[in-house]
Amino acid sequence: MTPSSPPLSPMLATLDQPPSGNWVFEMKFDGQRALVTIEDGQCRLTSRAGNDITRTFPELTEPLISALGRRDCIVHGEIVALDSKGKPSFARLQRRMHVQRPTEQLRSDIPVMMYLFDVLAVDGNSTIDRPYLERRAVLDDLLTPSARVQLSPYWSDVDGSTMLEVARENGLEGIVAKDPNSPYLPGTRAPSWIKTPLRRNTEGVVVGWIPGAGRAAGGIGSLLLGAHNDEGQLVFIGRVGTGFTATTRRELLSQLRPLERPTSPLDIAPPRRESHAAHWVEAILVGEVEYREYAGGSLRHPSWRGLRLDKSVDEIDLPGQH
DNA sequence: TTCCGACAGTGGGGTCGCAAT
DNA sequence: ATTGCGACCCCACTATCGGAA
Repeated sequence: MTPSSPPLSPMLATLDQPPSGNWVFEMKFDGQRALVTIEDGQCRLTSRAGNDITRTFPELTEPLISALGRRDCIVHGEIVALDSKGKPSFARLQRRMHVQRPTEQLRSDIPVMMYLFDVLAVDGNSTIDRPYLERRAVLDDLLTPSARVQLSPYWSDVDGSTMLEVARENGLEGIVAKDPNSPYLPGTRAPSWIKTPLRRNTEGVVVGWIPGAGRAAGGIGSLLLGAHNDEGQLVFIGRVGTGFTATTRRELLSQLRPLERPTSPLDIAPPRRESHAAHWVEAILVGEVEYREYAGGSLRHPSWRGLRLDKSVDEIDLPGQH
């Protein structure tokens, strides 16, 4: 038990709809979770998986130490990269997320900042057993906000649907509800934290499939989806590989086998990656997909919702094109 | 007995470094 | 020079199992 390496990992949130009752709401920022440990004037950043990512974000070290009053503490927050409109952009942050990158090669054109929302220890005393609102009060006292280090704001006396609407209007990725009386449970996905990401639905044309591996071997691993762009061309919009049960995987396979064809039915050649293991099919079937974001020509976090036999291929346009 | 939480295992997008081709 | 793959991040989701209710 060495005091210099506390085996702490971040608390995680359960995925669900916003609860009603006595809850505190926060915005969900699209970035990277991190624990900040300040000890003997040194600052260490730890990722969710426990990797030391201090070297990855060196511009946060000094701002964190001074914003936290040069006190020994452990705090929890989210590292974000802002886009040109000032919104957190995971796509931008991804170019900074590489632990091995030597400092001199850091992308200084992609600055990052941090939103803090919890405190696990101060001056060597653990605070994890204290109620959430008490911990927020401790963090409030501890922190002097700056451009790079800010408090994640929270709201009480507001309902979840209103919060979701505000998150949507501000281009954020969702909300998190927290039980104001709950302790901090390191490494635990607890029901006292409930995250609700903003998700959308769209339809896609099934243009092919990729065989599964391991447990899913011999069946469908994922489906390749297409949709019509403004010129009416059928273009690739991404793969979907989750949301299926073992049964729907089997049923889809038997529906797609008779539709197989040697070449892609897309009007624009798909990314080279897709061509390798793909089984192309006639563009006949339409399915519904839930997703978080459509950017850079592909769906992010897509999940299969089922076939839409009532829709015809012609009416399927790119996501978000009402 | 039934239900639920935790975990393992399937799948997605993306970037980067390095090895294989 | 190009491609493939693994290591990291962000995840959504299903199947399974053991313990709680």
